[in-house]
Amino acid sequence: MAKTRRERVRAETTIEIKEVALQQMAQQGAASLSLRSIAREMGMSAPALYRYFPDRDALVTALIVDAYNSLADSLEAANDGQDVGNYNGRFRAVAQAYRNWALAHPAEYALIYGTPIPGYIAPRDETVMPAARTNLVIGFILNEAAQAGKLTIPDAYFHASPDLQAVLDELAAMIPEEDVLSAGVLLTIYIFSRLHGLVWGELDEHFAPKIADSGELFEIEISEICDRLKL
Amino acid sequence: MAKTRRERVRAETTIEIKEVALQQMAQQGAASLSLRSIAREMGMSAPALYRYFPDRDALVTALIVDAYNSLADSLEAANDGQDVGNYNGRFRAVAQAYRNWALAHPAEYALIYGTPIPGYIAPRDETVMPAARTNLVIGFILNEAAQAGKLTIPDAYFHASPDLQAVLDELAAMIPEEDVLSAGVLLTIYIFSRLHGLVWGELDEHFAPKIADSGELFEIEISEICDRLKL
DNA sequence: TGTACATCAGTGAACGCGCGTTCACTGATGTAC
DNA sequence: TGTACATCAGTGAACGCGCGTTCACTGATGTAC
Repeated sequence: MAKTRRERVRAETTIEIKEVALQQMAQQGAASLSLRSIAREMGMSAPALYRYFPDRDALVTALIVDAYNSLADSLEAANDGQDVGNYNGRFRAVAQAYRNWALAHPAEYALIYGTPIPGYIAPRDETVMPAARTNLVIGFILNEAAQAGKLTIPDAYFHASPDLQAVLDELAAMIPEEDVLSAGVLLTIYIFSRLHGLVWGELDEHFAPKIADSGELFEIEISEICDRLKL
Repeated sequence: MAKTRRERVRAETTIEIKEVALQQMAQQGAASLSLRSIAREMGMSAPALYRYFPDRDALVTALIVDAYNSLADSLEAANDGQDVGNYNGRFRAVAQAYRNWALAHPAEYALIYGTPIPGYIAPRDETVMPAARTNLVIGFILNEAAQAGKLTIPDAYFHASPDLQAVLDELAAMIPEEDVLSAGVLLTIYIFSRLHGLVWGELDEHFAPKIADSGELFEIEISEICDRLKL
């Protein structure tokens, strides 16, 4: 069934709205996203946008979902570009992809991992799944490597209290594809948190000036992570 | 020289303005800070605030400087509460203080470490010093422990390129008090980044729901850090 | 100590601005017969 | 294939709102003689 001209134009306009929105967020921060200024930039009147999104929050939600998916796509592509058995290569490629994506899409990165936009509440239904994809890419690599005996999970991660252990087991059980170690869930959380810390410090310039530009700061820490995990 | 009644009232009002500002930021996010709503809450007219701060940005700057100092005070107090030679105890106490402060002051935390407020540019002159204090507390502990042979800096941190090495040496030389290892500077950056990653995930709920509430997630990772550093 | 003057906190009105959203409309595109 | 009608993208005016900031002012507090 061929799409009508109207449908095609509509799809293109929807994409353009989101692109302009991202552009403006990149320039002025995610919090100052404004329908009127998007319309102005596009040469439309503001009410026209209501043909595409029921309100401002719906646009924000769409942007968030897109951003999560775009990031996850990047990580998956990086993962798929490596030999399955090369866990070290897969991890490094995915970590680099994470940083590269953040540098290339600072507005989207701030949108999903930065301070939430005031007054906006993300609808969990729509955002949880795309958000999880990113974590799963990292989680699978680490878990598979651990199962294959190519990664040593630090001892501390095996000493969770019964309460925490129960939560971890529950999370591990939610993933049907593989046998997931609960210590691996913990490891994944920590690695993800660590990657974020590095990228955040670089993007928002919380480290000393000039120090992170080259990406070497990031690479050294990735190496240290691999050393620590004997990966 | 006793302060006049006027001076005392003025100081109190200044403090109240900042307190109300923080309250409102805690409720609605840092970006929606508004002079008018502060004045409303205080039962004053908005122009009156201009007796205390020349403009909105000056208030934001004052809040940022206060927040940095408050955090640094907490960390220093935690550090001072331990035996000087007990590096492990000092590190753990400071790390916990970092988390505790963030949980107790989420608005301030978001203000200094969250996404910058759109349109606001921090005056480096005023904010760099207070911001550095926090890093120095952690840095001194790690560096002193390393010097005392009670901490092993991971191998990867000794393999910086000449360019990066030069920047690290420069940073190390900026601290006159002690002999600072350039690898220790690197270590401090990474540890700080890691602490932030943990607290960010907990505050903004980027980990699985319910998982971080107890603080155990944080404690386990601190233990892992100590293990890794043989601290 | 009392008085005249200077300082300063705070007010209310007003400025121009941009925002999200609603409404009644026009005109082009698509569909049913 | 041609015509009548339905759908839908987009417009311009208007709504009520809150914002930062300026201005001319009032009245209380502090200071010099």
